[in-house]
Amino acid sequence: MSTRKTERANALADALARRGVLHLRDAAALLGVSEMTVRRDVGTMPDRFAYLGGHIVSADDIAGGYELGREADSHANAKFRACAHALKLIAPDDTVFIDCGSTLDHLAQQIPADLIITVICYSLNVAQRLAEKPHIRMIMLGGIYHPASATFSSGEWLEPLGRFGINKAFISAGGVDVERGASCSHFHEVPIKQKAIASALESYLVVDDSKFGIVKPAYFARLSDFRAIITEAGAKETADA
Amino acid sequence: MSTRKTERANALADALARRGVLHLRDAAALLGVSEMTVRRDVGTMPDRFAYLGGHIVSADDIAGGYELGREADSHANAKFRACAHALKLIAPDDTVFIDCGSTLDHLAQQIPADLIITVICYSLNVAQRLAEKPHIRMIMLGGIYHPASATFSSGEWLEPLGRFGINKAFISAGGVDVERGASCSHFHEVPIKQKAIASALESYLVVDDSKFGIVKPAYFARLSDFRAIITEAGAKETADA
DNA sequence: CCTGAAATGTTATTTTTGTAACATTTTTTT
DNA sequence: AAAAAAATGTTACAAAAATAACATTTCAGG
Repeated sequence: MSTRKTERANALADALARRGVLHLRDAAALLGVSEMTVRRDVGTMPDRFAYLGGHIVSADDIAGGYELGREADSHANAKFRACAHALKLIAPDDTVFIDCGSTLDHLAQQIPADLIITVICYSLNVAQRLAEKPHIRMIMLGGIYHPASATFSSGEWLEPLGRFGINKAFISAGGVDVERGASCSHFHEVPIKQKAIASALESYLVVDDSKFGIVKPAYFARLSDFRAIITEAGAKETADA
Repeated sequence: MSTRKTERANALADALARRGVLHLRDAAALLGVSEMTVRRDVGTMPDRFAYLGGHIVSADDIAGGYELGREADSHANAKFRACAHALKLIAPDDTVFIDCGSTLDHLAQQIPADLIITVICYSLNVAQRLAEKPHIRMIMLGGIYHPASATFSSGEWLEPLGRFGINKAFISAGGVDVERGASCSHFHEVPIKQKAIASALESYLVVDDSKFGIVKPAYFARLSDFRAIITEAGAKETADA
């Protein structure tokens, strides 16, 4: 086997690791050889590359058979329904705060593309969902990225957050306990959640039923701080006030 | 959305989880519909399935953000290669600023997952790419979302941006002209680009050759403000200084 | 039941991709 | 350096796939 071919194979594998797929003609341009040569290369290394109708993908991408990583969100359905209830509270022209977490991902996702509102968020996932809806005005609080929760945090935004005219704040929690209130796993989220709750006209806690009775390390609010707690069963007003 | 379509999508995803790839005609046989319908299904769910010349694969198999519209980015390859050159300038532990635009998307994408650097950005696309690389420290400038360029802007971050210890700034432009300098289409990006250039130790303009001779409405820098201009052909130092 | 809209299927046409044969270049061997 | 071998490029043709236009079916209100 020639050294040239090996070099090309490595360059190809490299590019595939970054881009996922490569069209035959792009691969040829990238490697500086003809399409025919790329085709021949790929054809002789079926264990490294797979060739699908003019496109090259890494062979183990399409290995099939074993499906390890994808652990489905166990309570996805409950979360989805909880958010469907939350969605009913949002009216045109509202300014809403959407907290982070997989639960509120569903809320961002469910917002109709033609509902014109302003949304304030600080989670990358929520932002991605909102970015797909061109009519939504989005304000994102930036800062340092926290991979564990896909959120940003910074001192810069705390003060401005208090000045936005937030109508409704939708907050999630990792744990909800009647005595110990609402809590989450990441301390950096606490000031943001608290500021949002404090400055919003109405705050709602959106969680699925599995969160009740759980206490996480970072406490951030009493249950009575919320107008209602929204679960898959609907909105329950908080007892006291 | 019809329930049939959803059922088919799930069945397809199922089959793909087992087999990795499915040829169009096999998928059609499996689902009991015509090839045309499968094509239409897959085409309308680009986030679940990828369609490569007659073959269907699960979209997250080929993650890495491949743009499916083949003509979506005519200069993708030039941009890709320009960014490959830019990447060589980044050293471990650098603090780099990455501008917005489809060109620098490729840069964010190509950063090796094990290269430990700090990145400052303000584009949603760049942030998404960086979020996939857990070792990268990311700081995102938030603010109001601008759908046209998938960027955020706000006065809050301008001053802090000047205080970050930016080593290298990678800037893109919609137009590059020897006399009229570097320009872009969106005015809100101008203060951010300028601040980044001003506070970075070294700034680089990363563009593909097709941008030369073009002048866009929003001027933001002289060519001599950059240490070099990086294109698919490599880095050219700016003539004057 | 109708009726219209949406979904699906069919067909013909254009475009893209695959293949094979052969020409050319590069490398290796002597 | 010449000859042989390998690798690569080119071309023309065959096959497959993409697309668009139109026909048909299905399904939800009225």
